Formats: sequence, structure tokens, C-alpha cells
Amino acid sequence: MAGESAGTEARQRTGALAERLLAVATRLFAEKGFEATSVQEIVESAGVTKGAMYHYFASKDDLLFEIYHRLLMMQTRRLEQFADSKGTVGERLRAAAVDVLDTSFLHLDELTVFFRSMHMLPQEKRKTVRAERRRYHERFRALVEEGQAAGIFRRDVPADIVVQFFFGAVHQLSTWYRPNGQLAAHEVSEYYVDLLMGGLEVPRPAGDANTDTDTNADTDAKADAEAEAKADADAEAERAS
Amino acid sequence: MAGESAGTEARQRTGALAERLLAVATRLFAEKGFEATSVQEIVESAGVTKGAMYHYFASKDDLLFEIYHRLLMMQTRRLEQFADSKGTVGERLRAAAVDVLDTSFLHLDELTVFFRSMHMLPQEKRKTVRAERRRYHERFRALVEEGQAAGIFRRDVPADIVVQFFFGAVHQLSTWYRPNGQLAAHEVSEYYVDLLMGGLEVPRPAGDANTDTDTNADTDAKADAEAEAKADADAEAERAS
DNA sequence: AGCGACGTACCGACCGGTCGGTATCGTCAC
DNA sequence: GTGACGATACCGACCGGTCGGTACGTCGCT
Repeated sequence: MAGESAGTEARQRTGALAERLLAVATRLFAEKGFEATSVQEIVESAGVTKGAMYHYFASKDDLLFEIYHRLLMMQTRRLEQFADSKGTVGERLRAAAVDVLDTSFLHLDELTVFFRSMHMLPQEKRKTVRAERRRYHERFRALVEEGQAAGIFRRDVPADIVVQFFFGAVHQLSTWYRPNGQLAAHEVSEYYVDLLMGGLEVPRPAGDANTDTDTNADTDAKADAEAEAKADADAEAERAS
Repeated sequence: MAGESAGTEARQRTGALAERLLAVATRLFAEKGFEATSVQEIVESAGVTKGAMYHYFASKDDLLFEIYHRLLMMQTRRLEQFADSKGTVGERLRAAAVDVLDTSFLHLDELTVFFRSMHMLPQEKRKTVRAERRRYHERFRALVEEGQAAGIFRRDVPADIVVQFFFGAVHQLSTWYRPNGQLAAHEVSEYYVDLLMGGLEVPRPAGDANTDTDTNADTDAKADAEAEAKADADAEAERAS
């Protein structure tokens, strides 16, 4: 389904062994961390030798990159499906949010590795991953902004903040959720989305808590996002020394 | 409460050099990751030699542990102050939440290291850190439960979920926030707390979104939390192989 | 003199990656 | 149908370098 035969090289990573290596690496990286897992352990756990791994992957980083790339591609594809479907903004946002949560629960190991070892990627690959992730966030943010413009969601919190807030919670799932716990994954998904949608509701005007209301709207939010992106790139550049 | 002169050893880490080493290590760990930072780099960056570092710290892990320990001790102390102060539950929860956010912004590096390298700690120390963190979460959860019992907060989402949701968002701050960005740290704090408090509001009964309401109350939430804790300990035990 | 606070020299383990080699398979001439 | 032959898939020994940690010396203050 996803275009495999892409560029000049990288026709690899399609064999059954490559899949097994990726799966094993994901599990080991999640268990012990990227750096603490040696290539030797990976190939032994997969029942092959190092020569086999380096036949399919250019480096140890390449394994990491492939894990990230696949996860992001899948989630982006799913998000766009939900975001572009029929229904009110609220319905679409809720459906997309529930889906990304359910999907995350199915790939907890990938999530763990993602936010723990992202910084281990070399510059080039990290830039690619960041770009893919930004695209994902922007599509999600557009949904929030649409709801704000429609007057359904509160305007006194920038859409970008909402997205960071929500995905922060999502991305930390792997640090506390245990599949054999009391709560089923989908229950947590529903709870989380309830909290998100509740937080997005327009505050009651006769409230006692909020004093400052409607400071800046979505235009400012977009400007902020761009500024953050720039600062982000700067930080990345500095770090390249 | 926080007994410094605990066991037989560990009377150390009180000199000015120890402080500098910790500060340098925190920055380097946040920049390049724990494993990618060599002890040599740390001591060179602090202007001393390895002998000095191993005079104050038993190991490289020990640096990590001390970073965690200090951060948790400080945040726990502050939380208890806010939680035990005067005012309504809503006011106290809001103040505590704003404070933990503001504090987190002041210690972004520590946060980064925390959630990226926690798994690098040896069993024993990790258990200690986990216990301290659990205590922190439980105090926060008690606040939410108090508000639920008072009827101020919604009851259809377990308090434990609310806490995980919120702190997930908080703990991911270091992955996207840049101090030189457009948004001041405290602005983000306020936005985040607005989203939290909004999510905690009792849903409007005549809503169109929520169909299932008031499934289980705080008693179930507490049971869930204990179950999660047990499952957590089990997973930890398994991982000890 | 004696002890805490560091510096210096060095060890042993390990790790990512390489490289020459082998086995298996498709294919194509004859 | 069969043997040659090139390509792909995989093996496994090995290397250069690095890293955490240690043993021990030395300086300075009391």
C-alpha cells in the first residue's frame, strides 16, 4: 500500500528477515534502551549474525530510523483519513484522537523508543523524522483551529498549545500504562479524549476561575508555531557543532 | 522527611565541585544523552579530572540518580505546600499545577534527562526514584479526588487517569518548548492549567458528544491505581532477569 | 603527621562496523 | 537437463577505538 519502491537505493528492508530484525530491535530498544542494546544482542535474538543485519540495514541508526519512519507514516495516513472524513469538527477530532490513542497502545514499544532515543539519530535522519512529525502535528492543529473558527472550541488557548498538550499526554503513555493492568487500552483512550474535548469546551462565562479570556486567537497561534519551528531549527543548528 | 544522612555512606555530594559536576552533567546529558556523554567529557567540561568526580560520586549512574532525586524532592516539597494550603480544591489544584509547570520550565534539562534516561539506572536506584515519583503522583491525585468528592470535578474520569494525562503533557514539555520562542514559559503554564481545569469541569448534561456518563467513581479509581502499581512492580520484576 | 581532595596512569571489556568468504538460487546457452 | 555463472543472502572472525572504573601518587590544610 505505502509506496515501497521509492528512490534510488533502499530497495531493501522488505524481506521477512528484515521485518524480524526490526521487530526484535524494537522490543530490545524498548526494554533496555538503544545504546544499551548491542547489535550482537539484536542479531542473536533474531537467530542470525551481524552480517545478515548489515546486509539489510546500513547501520544501527538505520534500524532506529526505520522504526520511526514506519510509525509516523502509519499514524499520518490514519490521521488524514479521519480528518478528511465527514462529520462535524468535534466528531472528526474526537475520532482522530481516539484512533491515535488506540494505535499508540498497539505500538507502545515504538512509542517508548521514539521519545527515548530520538536524539541518537544522526542529524540528517533526525531532520527527516522531525519534518514528518511536524506535518502530523500541523494536520491535527488545523482540526483544532477549524473548531475554534467555528466557535465550537475555546479560543483563549492557542491551537498549537492544545496539540502539544494532548500529544504530550499521548506520548507519555508508554511510561505508565501496562497492558496487563486493570484498565483496558480503549478505556484509557476514551478517558483521554474526554479530557481533551472537555478542555476544549468554551469556558462558562459566569465562571469563577478564569479571569483573562480570549487573549489571542488562531492567527497568533499560527505565528507562534512558526516562531517555535524557527527556534527549533536554530537549536538544531547549534547542536550540530 | 528527606533524611540526608541515611545509610552508611553517601555523606558526599555537598561540595561546590560536586554541585558544578552535577550541573555540567545535567546539561550534557540533556544535550547528548546519558550514554553518549562520556565521563571524560563531564569532567573536562567542569575543569577537573575523573579522580575528582569519582571522589564525590560512586559511578556515572550516581550522577543520574542525584539529578532525579533532587528534582523529585523539590517538586514534592512544593506540591505539598500548595496542596496543604488554604483555599478551595480548585484553587489549590490550580496553584499546584501552575507551580509544577513553572518549576519544570526552570529545570527543562533535568526533565529531558529524566524521561530519556530513567531506564539506565540500576534496579535499586530506579526503584527508589519510582517510589518517590509515585508518592508525588498520589498526592496530586488526592487533590483531584477531593474535588471529585466535592462535586466540583467530573466523576466520569478516574482521578488517576487525570493525573497521568496532565503529567504526561507536563513531562513532554522539554521535547518541544524552546526558551527563546515566542511564548513565555509562564504563558504556557497558564494555558496548560486552563486545559486541565477545563477538562475537569463537570460535562454539560445536555451535551451531544458524551453518551456514557458517570461510569465509576473515585473508589474504582483508587482500586485501579493500586492494580496498576502492582502490575508495574511485576513488570519491573520480570525485567530484572 | 595525617587526612580529605584531587590528579595521573592505566586496565580490561566491549562495541559498531568491516571484510573475505560461502551457500543458495535464478537463468540462460547449448 | 545440465552445467556455467553472476547475484543475492548470509556467516563469523576480527579491528580500531572508546569507555567506565581503579590504583595510587601528591598537594595542602590543620
